[in-house]
Amino acid sequence: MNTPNTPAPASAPTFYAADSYVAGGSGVGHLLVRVVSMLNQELERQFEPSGLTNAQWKPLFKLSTGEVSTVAELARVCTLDAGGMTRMLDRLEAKGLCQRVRSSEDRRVVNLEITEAGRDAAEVIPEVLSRVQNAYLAGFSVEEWEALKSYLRRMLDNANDFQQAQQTTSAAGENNAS
Amino acid sequence: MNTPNTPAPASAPTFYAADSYVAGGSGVGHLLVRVVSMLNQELERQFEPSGLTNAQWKPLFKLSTGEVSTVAELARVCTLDAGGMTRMLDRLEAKGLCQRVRSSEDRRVVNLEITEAGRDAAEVIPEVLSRVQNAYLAGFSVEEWEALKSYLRRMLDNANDFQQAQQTTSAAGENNAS
DNA sequence: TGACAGTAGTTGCTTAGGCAATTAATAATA
DNA sequence: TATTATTAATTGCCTAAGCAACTACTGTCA
Repeated sequence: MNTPNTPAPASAPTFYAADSYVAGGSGVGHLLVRVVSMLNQELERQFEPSGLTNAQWKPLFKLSTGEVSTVAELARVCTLDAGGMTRMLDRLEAKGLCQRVRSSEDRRVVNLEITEAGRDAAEVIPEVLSRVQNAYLAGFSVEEWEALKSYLRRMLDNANDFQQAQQTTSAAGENNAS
Repeated sequence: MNTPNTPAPASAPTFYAADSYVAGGSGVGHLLVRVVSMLNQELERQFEPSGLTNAQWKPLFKLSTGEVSTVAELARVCTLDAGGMTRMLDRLEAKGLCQRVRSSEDRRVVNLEITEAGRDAAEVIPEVLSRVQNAYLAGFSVEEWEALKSYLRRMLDNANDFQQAQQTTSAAGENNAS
């Protein structure tokens, strides 16, 4: 029954069970989603004076640090679809925050440049991110902060492992079916 | 400098600072967003065989338990815009998972009824939610699970407090300006 | 060199959600 | 009762993200 190539799961906890699932949403997933939802709402409010939406500050920030300069790179670091990034840049460019310059060396690539207005808008980003995160951690000790981060990192690791396991089992299923 | 009516903050931690803000995204916010993003992707995959999207299982689940029966109620429990819910129900109805029945008592309200197909599709929801959450908690002890949840609840409390504080200070600012 | 594969970016189609305006029906009030 | 306010649901307009198709360009290899 176990897939041979995947290591035995570290443990198979049963924190939640289907038959006794409580609809109210006290589960970890629901809590996580609610926190992130509040966080997004708060960032939306905080960036509103700068004329930025919650979806726009990240690409603009990445442009402002100079760590990326092309559409593909920006899409990658923002874990966003290239097509979506094209349209995002349409909106940023329409607001005068950045501009496209077709590369002369490789005429496929478009070099992205942040404008002065873009730099001004981007300036507040680290302040807002710090302020909001600190506020959300009010009352936390350094140890609790570290514990929380380690829990989240472990969940990320579990997420990757689970994803991997699902792929191999589904591939095996396809092989069996053929 | 302190707003008089708001209680003194439990603490003013400085886990993050604007001038030393690291773009890589090791902050709690970024971790939270990544976990929720993975969670949403995984749920999308898990519900795909049932023909449900990540946005659709929640309303359908709420309909299946019978705890809501109108568009407004459903929008409220899903914390979704009523207009958005209308269109969501268009899609669910198009898939034959639910149907609208105009109420005879109050001809403004539309009573929502889940269909047989909807009930079949909804059946797997608690299983999927339990399975994925358990997988993401692999290796967690009960104490760690409880600690994580309490951290998240504290962040939610902080989020509400911060939101409240922002509102009162912005209202005070408007009063000063007038 | 010329066919072909791969890459960068864009566009169309879809689902999705927020906000504002609109319509229809009910409730409240003068 | 007639007017007004409120409520339920819908629709239009916007931002947003994923997927697939497409164009233009570059690199590879026979």
